[in-house]
Amino acid sequence: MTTITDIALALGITPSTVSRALAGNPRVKEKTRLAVEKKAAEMGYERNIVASNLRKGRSNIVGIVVPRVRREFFANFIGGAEDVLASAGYNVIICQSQESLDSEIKALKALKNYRAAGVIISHSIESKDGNHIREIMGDLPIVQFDRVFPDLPGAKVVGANCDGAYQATMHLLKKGYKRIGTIAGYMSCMAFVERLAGYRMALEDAGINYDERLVYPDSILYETGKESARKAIADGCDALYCCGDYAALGAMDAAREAGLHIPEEMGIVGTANEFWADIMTPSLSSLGQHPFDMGQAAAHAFLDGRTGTEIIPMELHARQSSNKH
Amino acid sequence: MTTITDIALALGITPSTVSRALAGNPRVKEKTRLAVEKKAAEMGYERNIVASNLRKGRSNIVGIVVPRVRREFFANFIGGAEDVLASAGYNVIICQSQESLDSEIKALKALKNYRAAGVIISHSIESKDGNHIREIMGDLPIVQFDRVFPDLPGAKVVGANCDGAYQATMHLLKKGYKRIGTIAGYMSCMAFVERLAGYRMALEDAGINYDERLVYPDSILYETGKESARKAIADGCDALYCCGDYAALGAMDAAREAGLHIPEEMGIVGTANEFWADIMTPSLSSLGQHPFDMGQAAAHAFLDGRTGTEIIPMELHARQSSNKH
DNA sequence: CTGTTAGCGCGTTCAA
DNA sequence: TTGAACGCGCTAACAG
Repeated sequence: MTTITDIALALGITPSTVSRALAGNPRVKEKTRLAVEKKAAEMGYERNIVASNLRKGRSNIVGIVVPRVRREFFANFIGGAEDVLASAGYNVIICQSQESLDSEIKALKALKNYRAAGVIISHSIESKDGNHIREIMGDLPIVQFDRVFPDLPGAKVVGANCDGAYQATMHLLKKGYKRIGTIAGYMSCMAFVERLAGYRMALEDAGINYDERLVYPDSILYETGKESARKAIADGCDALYCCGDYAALGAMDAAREAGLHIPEEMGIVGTANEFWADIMTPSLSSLGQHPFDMGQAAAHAFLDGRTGTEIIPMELHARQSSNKH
Repeated sequence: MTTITDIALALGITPSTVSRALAGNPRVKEKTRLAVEKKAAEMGYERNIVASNLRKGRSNIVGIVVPRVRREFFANFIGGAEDVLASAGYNVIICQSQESLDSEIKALKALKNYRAAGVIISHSIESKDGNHIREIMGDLPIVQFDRVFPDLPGAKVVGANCDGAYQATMHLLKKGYKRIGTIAGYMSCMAFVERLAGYRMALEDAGINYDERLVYPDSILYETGKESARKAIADGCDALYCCGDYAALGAMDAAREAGLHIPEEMGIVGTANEFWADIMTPSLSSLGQHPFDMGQAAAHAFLDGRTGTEIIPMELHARQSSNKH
């Protein structure tokens, strides 16, 4: 591994000059700079980032903390963010919180310890507020997305959850479903709270009383979605707006097991528009987010030091599971 | 940020002793160690990993380089590897090559530059051999998985590709399909080469001539799978073993567009057993790998400094798409 | 058992 | 425009 000292020695100058030349410092003579660059290339020099980071007290690492990488949504988000950040010269560390507060804290501490330049995060379900994030990261830039704590300052990128859920519920209403429940998420996450709000708003706009008993919360997985759907069926629901596609899948299976025909006797709309929503039978109507765009937006928010909230539209993909005649 | 010097000052000892105490060096008096630990906790000390890494010339970072995070297989692999590595005190950096050699090289260089302790990699399709990996990583431990270069020394974790493809093809034969083609992958990847070998072996064991014209390579995506399947249909195939589930999905759509009934007129088996294989209609028969186990195995291989090749079994999930009567 | 000394490689003063 | 000197925070070798 060649160092700036090696280059300096080979050129009969000092490491300081080499450092400056390589940093593009304008106070170094054109000629020396070229000589240094040439020599560096020749010797296969690459800056020791660890040393550089130590000296500067910061790094070009950006941490992305998500509940899990394997969710379509997060994976695509990461794809979008990585593109933008990589071309801006940042290295991305991806951390999974596995929906656990402990893991989230551990990941943040590791990032802080690596002197990350900032963090892009969608918090775990166990996280009740953003205090731990702020405490650990200090005044480093924090970009929140999807699941955000409104009181935590900094940039935010969110889907139009309320509007989307409104669309989805209104769609079910227009299709003629009468008793529409919702398989909801965790009320500790803004995103889910807003989806519930959109659901409620649609009902009320249609002159239907919002009935809390038809809200089945804490269900974002297949299993919990299925269980909640069983209750909803017992409660006489003929349609369900689900806050996630996995929960929606559980709901479909619950309906089938109860002998209900989809979409005639049970209409279902999910959220996330996972890849498989389109290929299953009956295909699953779902509220699509734009995770890739969100990733890009979050990266730009970080790079530009923006602090506002950016709202990315969501759109309904109406398919068979809600296509009542 | 408190440093070991702060602690030393507060305790009237030297930084070296603090460093040793914190490192659990047995040559430090029990009493001092306890005092140091207490003070450190009191002052909220956390070791500056960057400085530590610089000094030691290595870090506790392990890089995982995969084509893309969003593939079920890789996401699950990462999950398995991360579990094991995290509890061994390593931090994981996940890098995506996006199937591009350039990105792969960039990622490896970044890892090397961060003085990673090692790398766990499944190479991109563009990579023709492992020379760049070895050159960049020097003598750092390299664990290859799934797509491996046999000539590159170091540990390897692979699925039983040949055996699996054999099972899959034999299954199609037993179901009574007559003209079985294969939507194959890239011959630059061992994994795909072996699947092709297994396919061939099954045919020959059944007394059927292996016909190169029924091998449609370079098709692992939906689009390429579909296109290849169109050719296969034109060539009179009545079944296809596909090296990937996305390609298999493309093949199913090609068959439907050609008016062929699945599984009666066209049998299809995919590979990877993606989540959605089970829920689509007709459900997709698929060769399951055990990505989570593979991740754990790869992590252990790294931790134990093992160098052999570990083979993880694959198993056929026979479903509707190949269920001819 | 602990202190002293000496860097890891780089970037940033301050001088010249 | 360049050099000299220093230190980021930590660890390791060598003494004692």
